[in-house]
Amino acid sequence: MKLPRARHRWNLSPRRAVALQRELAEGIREAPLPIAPRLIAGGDCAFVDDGRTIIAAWVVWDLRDACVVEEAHVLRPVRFPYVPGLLSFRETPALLAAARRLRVEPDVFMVDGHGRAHPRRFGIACHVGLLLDRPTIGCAKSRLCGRFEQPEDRTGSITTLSDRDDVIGLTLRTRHAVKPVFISIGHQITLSDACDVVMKSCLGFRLPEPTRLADQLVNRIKKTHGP
DNA sequence: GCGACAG
DNA sequence: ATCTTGTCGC
Repeated sequence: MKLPRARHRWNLSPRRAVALQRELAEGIREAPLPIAPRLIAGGDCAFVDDGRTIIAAWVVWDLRDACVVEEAHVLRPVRFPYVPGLLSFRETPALLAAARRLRVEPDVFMVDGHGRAHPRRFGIACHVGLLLDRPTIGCAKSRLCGRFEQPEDRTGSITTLSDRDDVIGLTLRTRHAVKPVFISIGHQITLSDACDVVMKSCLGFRLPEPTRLADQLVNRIKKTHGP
């Protein structure tokens, strides 16, 4: 994949990182997907060496043929601690490096974490999407901020995730009676399109297939590079 | 001051 | 994220 040149450095103080998020958040665009998406890239990370090395991977899933089209991964040293709200400074560098290794051009990227459903409206899905300059979705397993009502038990049920006066995302029941996932836009997509893509990517499991497979992949690689 | 807090 | 076994259910 041909990607834009890096716009900023990553080894910032938490304070600078927060300021950068506020600046970059202005560049996020919400827009309908140009075409019906077919290739969905799911990304995820895992850690080895007592947390000093991060493994990032993308698994590209073909929605039409229901099969994996390509996989790419990378190992890199960890340079930022986990701080709620600053997750992207820890995982994005590795995810971008791994994306650079993809040969196919995914229609949409799906990140394991929030996008706009973030205190400063700039979660990891926004950061990844902005730097990739590609449609990106944030699909998280738990809430970071905002309030919501539990969606009905039925598969496909949704409720809004709100913070102050903004609808920042949705909760989506991807499987009957199983905890919902939290969806928000990362970049260049609408919340509605994001929700459709996530639901269409689910094959009977709580997490969408691209993300689920990426999770399996990084954990498989992790065992290879033993603790 | 007291909780909450993606992965 | 990671540390960790068995167990209940489709």
